[in-house]
Amino acid sequence: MDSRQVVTITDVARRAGVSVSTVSNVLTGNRPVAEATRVRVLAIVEELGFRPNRLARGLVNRSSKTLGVVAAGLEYYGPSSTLVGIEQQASEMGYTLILSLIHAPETEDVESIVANLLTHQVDGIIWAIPQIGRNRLWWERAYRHVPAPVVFLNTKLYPALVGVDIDNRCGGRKATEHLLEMGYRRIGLIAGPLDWWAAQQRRDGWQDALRDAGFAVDDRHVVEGDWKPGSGERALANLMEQYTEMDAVFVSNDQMALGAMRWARDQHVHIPQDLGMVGYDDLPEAEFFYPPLTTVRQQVIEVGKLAVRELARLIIDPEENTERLILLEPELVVRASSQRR
Amino acid sequence: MDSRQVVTITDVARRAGVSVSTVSNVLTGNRPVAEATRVRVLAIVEELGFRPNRLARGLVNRSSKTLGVVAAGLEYYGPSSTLVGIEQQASEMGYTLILSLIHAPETEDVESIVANLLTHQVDGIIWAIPQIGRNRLWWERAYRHVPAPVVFLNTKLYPALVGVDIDNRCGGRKATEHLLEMGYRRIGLIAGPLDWWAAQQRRDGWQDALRDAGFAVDDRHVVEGDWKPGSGERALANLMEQYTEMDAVFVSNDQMALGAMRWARDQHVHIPQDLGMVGYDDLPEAEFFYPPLTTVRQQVIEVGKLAVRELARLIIDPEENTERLILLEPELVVRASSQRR
DNA sequence: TTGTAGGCGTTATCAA
DNA sequence: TTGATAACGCCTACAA
Repeated sequence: MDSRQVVTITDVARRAGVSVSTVSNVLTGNRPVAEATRVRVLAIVEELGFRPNRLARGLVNRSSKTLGVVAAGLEYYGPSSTLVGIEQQASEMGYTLILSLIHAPETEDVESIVANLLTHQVDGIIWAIPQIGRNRLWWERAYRHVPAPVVFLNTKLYPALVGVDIDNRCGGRKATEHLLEMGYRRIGLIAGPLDWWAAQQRRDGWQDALRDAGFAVDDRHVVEGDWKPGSGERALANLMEQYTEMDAVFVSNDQMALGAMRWARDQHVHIPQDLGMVGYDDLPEAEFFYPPLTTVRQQVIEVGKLAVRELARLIIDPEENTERLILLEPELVVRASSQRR
Repeated sequence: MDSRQVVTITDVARRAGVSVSTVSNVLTGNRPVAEATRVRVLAIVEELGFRPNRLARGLVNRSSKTLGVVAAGLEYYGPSSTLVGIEQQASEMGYTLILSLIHAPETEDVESIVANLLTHQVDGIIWAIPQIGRNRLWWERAYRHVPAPVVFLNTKLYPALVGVDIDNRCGGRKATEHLLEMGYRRIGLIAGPLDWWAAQQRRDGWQDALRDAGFAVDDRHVVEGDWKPGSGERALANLMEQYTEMDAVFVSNDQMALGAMRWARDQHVHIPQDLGMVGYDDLPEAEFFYPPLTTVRQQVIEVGKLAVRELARLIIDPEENTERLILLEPELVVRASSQRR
């Protein structure tokens, strides 16, 4: 490591025998420069290994070319894939990412995280925190005072917010309709934690499909899990007990479905003969479950990319910042776990 | 969104009836300030919602309080968990993270990524890219010219580099020794892609254990996969064919193990009776595989935290920057897939 | 204990 | 087409 990053635009200018503004113009392309000097300056830049200091740039431009991303649950496939999408699109558009993680998405202090991001003069913020209980409360009141555009992921439509999400209700409906089509009639639900917006939506989709088909829904047809495999196992046990006629189950994510599958195997309940099953997420592993799991695939990467594109629009034109929720439609992936014959 | 973040340190000073340096001293604590004025200034800071601009700060301090993280494979459990560890430790130490992702870790252009990070005046860099083939080449020659300390993850010991890793060789050895203890004698290997350093090490550990136990190792006992479940399936098929006496297999990650399990089930090869199996990673799902998978657990979060602590040391005292590799020891998690009786 | 002034590296404005 | 110079917001000598 060389002791300092000495070389500044002044050094380049001196060495090239031009003024700093000329060097600046060569680099930014903001004003025309004679081809000869341009080439000469670039050569010196190369020779000296000059890298413009973004802090200084950001200071005068009032724009850091930086996006703040606040995320949670990166241990899970979906959220981390979305982050990948965000990064890809951002770097493609010339933005650098500043990452903050939240470890208790239902409670954690939002204000200080946003404040820190603003401190770094981010040009915009992507709020990739699932909506749980009242954790949008802070935003509902402070939103207008945040001096940077924000795009929300996994959110319901709020006044004045811009959001991008995958249509969980549609996904829940597709899963359930598929089970109906396959001849199952008494379809239970293993839900995610119902204070999660996404879990509510998947349940509502399940409900919609059943009602539309003329079936009654009942509280006894639902058990709540915590997204993790162990809870799926317990949930299926409970569900079978309180809904004895059940012949199929929609499980609100693949991890819980895996747990449910284990319980079924241990109890000699055969999937799909005795019990049809559909999951949600399409983990890379789902295809290799036993039996291979029918599930709902979400475009997790795409949602990240889309969020960045939306945010970039808001940055360029703040007038665009008007209430809207962009929904992507998930896709059913049919495998053995839902096909009786 | 208010149009601009108008309020600067000057505004605060004027409002409080003091000079800017006094405000600065209150905020940084770098020089004593009379309690009365301190309180008054803080009140104004609060009232005006003043947030010091980090770009300006970084410019004069020549330190952005920012760490660059370059990562890959975030879709996978291990890398994304490590990122979680990095973020936790960094935010605890007052650093903000700048994230860059690499999508083709064996080829992608390293130079421009590092350059961009330096442009943002990061105080240090965590290089969380697995070592594949010759992808450390750039660093081997340019390392000394990077004007910021770097800590490498998943790397072998190189002259002058500081690295943090989990001891894959030890993990491979533990997995294999366990199978030997459980009475298996002819232990095959489904390896990761052998241009990956980690895959080589796991193989070497497998080899060490077998040799120490007095067993011969042979090329026919190894098949290479690509870390994904599908390749595990194919690999086991091939392995059973070319190593017919095999009674157990060490699979270099859990995803491939899952694929292998499916193949075994389809072929009526019973695990663990006909074939013992040990995986690697301890995915949250592994406990729910059929049968539950014995595997090697890595402290993926801890490795991230450790890397940040090391980096912080290097930032504070560049003299510390001397060749060293810190290895964490992985841990065997015993489940049904390796217990014959 | 507090204030003044210079400078961090860059871009933008205004002249030339 | 180029050059001087004043910001950008903050910190830190140096003075008071």
